[in-house]
Amino acid sequence: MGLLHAIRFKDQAFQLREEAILDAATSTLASKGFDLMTMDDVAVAVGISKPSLYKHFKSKDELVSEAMIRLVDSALAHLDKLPGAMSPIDRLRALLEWALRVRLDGGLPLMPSTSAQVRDMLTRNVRYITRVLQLNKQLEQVVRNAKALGQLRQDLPDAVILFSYYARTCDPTVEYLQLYAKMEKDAILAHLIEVFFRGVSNRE
Amino acid sequence: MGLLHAIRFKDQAFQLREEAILDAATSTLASKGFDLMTMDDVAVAVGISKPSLYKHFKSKDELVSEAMIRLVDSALAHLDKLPGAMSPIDRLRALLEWALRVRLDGGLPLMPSTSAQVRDMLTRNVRYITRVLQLNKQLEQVVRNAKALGQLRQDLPDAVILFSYYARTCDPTVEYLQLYAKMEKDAILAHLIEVFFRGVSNRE
DNA sequence: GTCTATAAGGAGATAGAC
DNA sequence: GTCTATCTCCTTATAGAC
Repeated sequence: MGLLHAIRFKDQAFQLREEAILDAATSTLASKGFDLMTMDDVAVAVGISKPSLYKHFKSKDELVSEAMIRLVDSALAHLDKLPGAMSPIDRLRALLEWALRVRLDGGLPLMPSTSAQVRDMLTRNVRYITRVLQLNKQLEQVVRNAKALGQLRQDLPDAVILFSYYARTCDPTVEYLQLYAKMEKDAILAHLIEVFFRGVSNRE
Repeated sequence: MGLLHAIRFKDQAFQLREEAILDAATSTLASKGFDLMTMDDVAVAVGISKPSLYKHFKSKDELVSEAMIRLVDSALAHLDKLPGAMSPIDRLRALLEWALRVRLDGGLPLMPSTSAQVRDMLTRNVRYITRVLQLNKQLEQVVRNAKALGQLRQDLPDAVILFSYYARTCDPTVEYLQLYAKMEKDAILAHLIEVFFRGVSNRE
């Protein structure tokens, strides 16, 4: 039992460190972006040396991909936790609010807005793509359900609604209002969500 | 007269080359983004050597800043050319359509979405900031006018309308719909504009 | 597994010939 | 003013000692 326990403890410590690395990468990415984030930044933030970093993640690309995968997994988990009775449009609302809150608290945007570099990297990552497709499939269904219930405009193609929705998760309006209008987080959130859904909802 | 003519011709050729450089930088920036665009890329695209590039622009930052300044100048010029009789909300619509068309044709987004690096660089450029403030001042007035006429929602803060508007000029929905939904340019444009203004307009 | 030290390569910027 | 060739720095990634 002693040996097994020791192994487990070691694995656990390793796992914890890995989480710490991902946390550091996430917040550095959020503030500096992919290109300005260096592996040194991350190593220093975690308090380990760079070679140790590479024992966990074999490249910068892999580290960043894993951070994004973890984020999409959170989104899937959050979507899954929503009450089954919740209406389609409220599901969309709840997930968008979650994604925006993550960002406002210094996290990453669920969708990597417009960096060809990062987008290409992620597109080649099977584990990432699998999860994104899974999320997309679920949200496509939610949009269809919302349309069927008359909660979303019938005249808009599903793709327009869905991709506009994704774009809202990385909408720079958040930063603009924080930086230049000094608006409160909750107010920003409320306005963004309200304006978006007003644009795609049926008039009551 | 021969000498003067020669000087003028030289200046003109120099000027033309400068435009060519800015064009090349613009399209390279649009496709690869700031970090992946190298000075070599631009030099090769123009058909000159890198040192010649540096005769025109003393750094990569300056080159990119000038490209953005030229873009904002175009926006100001376009806004200025709109008929005086045009209603405020139609002015907003027209300028947004112009900005999105520029992007769809391989140009740059009027606002540099969310690159801390590029944003900081531009924030330190007085000539850029001057023009952006000028554009912002005019658009603030247009928004106020639209509100006064009841064309925009009175209950939304001006800042929310204005910054959401700016964000639409670099909205990644454009790329998503092009890449993943294979939608026509004009359709993308029409949907984006319609959904946005429905979100911020008074209900008729 | 963790560190110090370093290799390897890319990209911004320039020296110096023409 | 333009080019060839080069400098310099930074960053990813690793070798090798402990």
